[in-house]
Amino acid sequence: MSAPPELPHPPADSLSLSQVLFALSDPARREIARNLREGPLEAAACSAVAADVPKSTKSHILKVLRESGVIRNEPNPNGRGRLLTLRRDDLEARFPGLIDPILDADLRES
Amino acid sequence: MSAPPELPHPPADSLSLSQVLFALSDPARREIARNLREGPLEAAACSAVAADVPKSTKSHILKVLRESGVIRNEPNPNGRGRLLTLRRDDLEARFPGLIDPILDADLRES
DNA sequence: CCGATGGTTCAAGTATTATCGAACCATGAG
DNA sequence: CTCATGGTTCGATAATACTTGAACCATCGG
Repeated sequence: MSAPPELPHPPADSLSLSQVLFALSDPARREIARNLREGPLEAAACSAVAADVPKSTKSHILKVLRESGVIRNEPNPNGRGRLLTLRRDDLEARFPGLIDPILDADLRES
Repeated sequence: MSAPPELPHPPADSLSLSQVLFALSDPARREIARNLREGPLEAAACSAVAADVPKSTKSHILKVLRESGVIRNEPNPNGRGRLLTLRRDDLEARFPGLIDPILDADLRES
């Protein structure tokens, strides 16, 4: 699927609010997070975001989201490619009530 | 008190989520916002933030918060200095449920 | 084994932010 | 009027972040 099967993820109890807010301060990154609300997606599939953006760029976007703890990026157990998951529970545990208002807000942006 | 008595503020209905999240992705900026939760403060007073930071730096921090629509920065009607206000209602109207979880989160940061 | 597919990492260039001194501004006190 | 106080703006430099091509990696299909 991709390079190192296992990529590093910050533990649930050490997520940084600054990092999370920064990660979500970008529309493209928020869009990915929003795509994952209804459940995990294959990385290749979730590209609601720009088909025209180079893969290295997309990979970087995912990296920021992963390193901030917003998403999980792991090898797809059954199937090819990688599986992206919103770390909803971890975020909710550490920053209660934070994630939903953020993702909801975009839905009705003027 | 300071330069132009009236500084520009974004209208309540055009606040940008990206700008707000970005502004609040910095601990120092969040701290200021938190200081304003219980009501407006004189700029000079609210320096819970570093007394050692140069005033131009502090002014810049306030600028980011102001331009994102998080705070209002206006001449103090009765008294000297400038008055800082958290634009709670405006934020709440545009991004319901967003601001409180963010400011609450810092209170129990590990 | 081989190629195609999907994905990461590296490096380099560009762009955006942060920091802070210095100059400037406005007001209140004397 | 003048000075001290509190604050903004400007300009330069440093630090971060973004973007992208190229190289590399892993897995699946055939």
